[in-house]
Amino acid sequence: MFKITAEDGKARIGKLKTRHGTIETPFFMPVATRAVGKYIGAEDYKKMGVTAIISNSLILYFNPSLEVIKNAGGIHKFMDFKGISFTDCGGFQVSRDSFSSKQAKKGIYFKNPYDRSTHFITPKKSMEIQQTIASDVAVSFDDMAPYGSDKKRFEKAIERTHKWAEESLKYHTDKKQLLFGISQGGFYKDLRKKSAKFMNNLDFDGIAIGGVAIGEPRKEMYLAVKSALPYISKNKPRYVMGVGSPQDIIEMVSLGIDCFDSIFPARGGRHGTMFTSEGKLDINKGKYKLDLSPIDKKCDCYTCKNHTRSYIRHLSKLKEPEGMRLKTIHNLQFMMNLMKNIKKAIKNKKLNQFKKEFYKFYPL
RNA sequence: GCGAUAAUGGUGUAGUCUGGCAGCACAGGAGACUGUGGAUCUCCUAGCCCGGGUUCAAAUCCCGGUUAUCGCC
Repeated sequence: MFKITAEDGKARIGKLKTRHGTIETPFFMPVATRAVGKYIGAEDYKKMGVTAIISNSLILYFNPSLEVIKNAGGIHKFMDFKGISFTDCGGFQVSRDSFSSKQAKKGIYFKNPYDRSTHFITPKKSMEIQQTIASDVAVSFDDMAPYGSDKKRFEKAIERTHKWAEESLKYHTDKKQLLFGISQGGFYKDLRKKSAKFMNNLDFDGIAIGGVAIGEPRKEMYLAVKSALPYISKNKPRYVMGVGSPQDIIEMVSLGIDCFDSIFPARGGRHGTMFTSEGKLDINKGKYKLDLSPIDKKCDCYTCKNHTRSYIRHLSKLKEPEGMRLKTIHNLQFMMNLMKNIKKAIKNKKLNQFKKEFYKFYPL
């Protein structure tokens, strides 16, 4: 199911096998919350070499509903995506006001923002949803305390998350679907250790570290990940949820993380922040008004091969959907290329050198 | 030539009647965005046509000028 094939320090190359094929780790998944990326479709993923994406099972359950996805024959057929599909359980949505969630002992009440109906989501329900959507990798239903909560709240969150993890396992009957367990623990060393240890002892196919990248300073995020990692078996895939930025990904790969997902490159792109081989660039700036060069000379994405900075800036200033699309394509392609380069560096045992070069343009 | 109306950051405008820290949008600059709230957020730069007068205080009231638009000889 997961096999390590190369190592460089703590970083590793692995192979994760799912029912829709095998993916080499470490990898980055673009987010396709509603079975589509914003401005990006399955065909774009194919062209960019995106072989894994993540959707949000709770949101798909709300809209369009399980009936629709089941009728289509699962999420792959529904959106015509041939790669590997993860689903998020929706636990993260407690942090979003529009779902006005309420905690209960056995689960979480969520309001469906599309029709205002209220739904009680339990681990059992979440497994039912994710198995019906038929993603290749599901995650256990978790309780995530928001950033700034006191330690008591974080303690309560891991208690609930752990109990719900056991229940998620119990109700996860589709053995062809992998199930990752989400650990929590906020920004406390002892809680992260406790949660990672607990989750690692259960029969999950991989371990996720959740509850990071929620507004905390970078130092705290790294502390949380570093505190959990020693207690996750080496032979299990490790997934940091919600990360992220090129810097964070490189840092965490070198700590031994294998999977990532984040809206960061896509949202940043929509807002005009372009990742290039020479650092970040804000395409909305006036200095690019007459610039006929591509976003990044070294980039081979559709946007860079066909359009100038001047034109992208023009579309960006107009907030045209086409501009949103071209910017998103560029940044996602950048992430794909970044992962490719990271893997190459690990295989050649040159990750440290690669990091050094990279940080020249992307300071931590 | 006479009359009416107008003039506020780079652009478009609010405020003028009833004097009291000149506001907003876009543009420009610096940041932010991390298990997706589809026109995001924060901060910065930049202005009362000119000259007098009244007043504790003038973008605002008064006088003169300049420019623009409209109307009339």
